[in-house]
Amino acid sequence: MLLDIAEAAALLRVSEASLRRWTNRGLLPCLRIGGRRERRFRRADLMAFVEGQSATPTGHICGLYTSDRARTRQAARLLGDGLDAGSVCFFAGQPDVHEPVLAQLARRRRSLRNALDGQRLILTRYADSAAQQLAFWKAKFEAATRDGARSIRVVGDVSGAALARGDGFARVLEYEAAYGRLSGRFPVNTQCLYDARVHSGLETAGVLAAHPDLFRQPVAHLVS
Amino acid sequence: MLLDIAEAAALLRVSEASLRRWTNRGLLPCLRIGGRRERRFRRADLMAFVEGQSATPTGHICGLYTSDRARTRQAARLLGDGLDAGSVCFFAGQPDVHEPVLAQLARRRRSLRNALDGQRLILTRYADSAAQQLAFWKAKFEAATRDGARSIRVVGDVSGAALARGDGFARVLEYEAAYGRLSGRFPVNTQCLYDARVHSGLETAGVLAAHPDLFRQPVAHLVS
DNA sequence: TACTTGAATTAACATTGCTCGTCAAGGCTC
DNA sequence: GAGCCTTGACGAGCAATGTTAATTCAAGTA
Repeated sequence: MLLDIAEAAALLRVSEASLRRWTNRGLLPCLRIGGRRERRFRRADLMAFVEGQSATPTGHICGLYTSDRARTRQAARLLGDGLDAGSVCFFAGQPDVHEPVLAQLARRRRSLRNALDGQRLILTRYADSAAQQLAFWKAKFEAATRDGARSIRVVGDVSGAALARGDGFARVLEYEAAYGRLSGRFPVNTQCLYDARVHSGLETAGVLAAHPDLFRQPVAHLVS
Repeated sequence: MLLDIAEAAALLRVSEASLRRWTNRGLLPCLRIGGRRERRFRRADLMAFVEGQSATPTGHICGLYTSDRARTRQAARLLGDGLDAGSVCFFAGQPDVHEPVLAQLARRRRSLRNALDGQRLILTRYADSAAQQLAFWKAKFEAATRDGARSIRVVGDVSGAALARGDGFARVLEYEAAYGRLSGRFPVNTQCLYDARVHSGLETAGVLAAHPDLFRQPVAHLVS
């Protein structure tokens, strides 16, 4: 049984305008019917939307941010979703980024202290070399799996890593490729965040090519 | 278990009159029963009807190239696929790019001459203003639709356009947004190609954000 | 047979939903 | 408190949809 837009708006207590905006941006699924393309909603989709579980990343994807605030928001949203889903969550980034992310998370969740104490949310910084970092992830993923974690979430602010600072951006891409192979062996959902302000178009293209899970189509058709 | 017209109308939240109109036009399958030819509906047909209407047969995506050869290859592949699919195909780009694309296409297809003569493959260059270019696409899409084209393919080398040359890259993004709205009204598959070598990371991020169809997830979660 | 019922057809007309703008008010964040 | 973004609200224009009514016809019933 489908709901029309008025019923959906009443159910969620929002305006029809908001529903239209959300569906247009792809945040909320909706069916279209008839020549006027009227919106019809499934109850399950609406409930999933309010629970915030509609947009869980899968696999190994990346995100681009254009402001520090956006970085904080993206990271906090992903980690919050992961905690809600019961995943073991990691955030890798410069120490000075930890604080705003934690603050943002704390605003929404009361059990942050528990998550930190219980090692369900782990903040870390990137190692100086790709090899070290990969060894770190491998150890953590194995440990988490051994401890019975059913899913793991990783959010990394790659642009803040020492590896991304120097002139050898190719190393970052090699790291990403290796990370993709590693994480594919565990139930890990990863989003690597990049600062669009500090990278060139070519570097950005390389980043995208290193995250095929992002796209609907084969990445080779999109970036070359 | 078949649904009568009242039940079907309740399921889809539409009036019985609409169901009658749609079935009369052959848009929605229905069974007729008895000497009075009463309508009976299958659940699967009804759901396929809404799903089918909401599935976007059209898309507006972008691609990034890092070399002139890559640009040629991407454009030729897309146009070749479009011709194979029987679409009316457009390539918009600087005149000096037309030739290598045509050459690459000719390598795979013998009927290129026919396609060009028959206006199934049309090469063009970008107009100097966004408004002009949008008017051009609108006219072409309407003409193609009127002439019975069932699908249209557009490939554009946006980085080569005059619009993208100046300092006002924001204009390009506005153009993309407007193009997305326009093309959504026609059965058009579009890929806008960008030169990763000439754009900054910020510009590239803007380009990606302007092409939500590219991604598996809501673009707002990926680029901000 | 005559009558009633319910659905289909056709038509005219009023309503509604969509898109695209714009704009002010209200929450969050800092 | 200042700034930013989202939300809610409104209007125009358009086309499909909803509504109502008259009519026809098959099927069930007295």
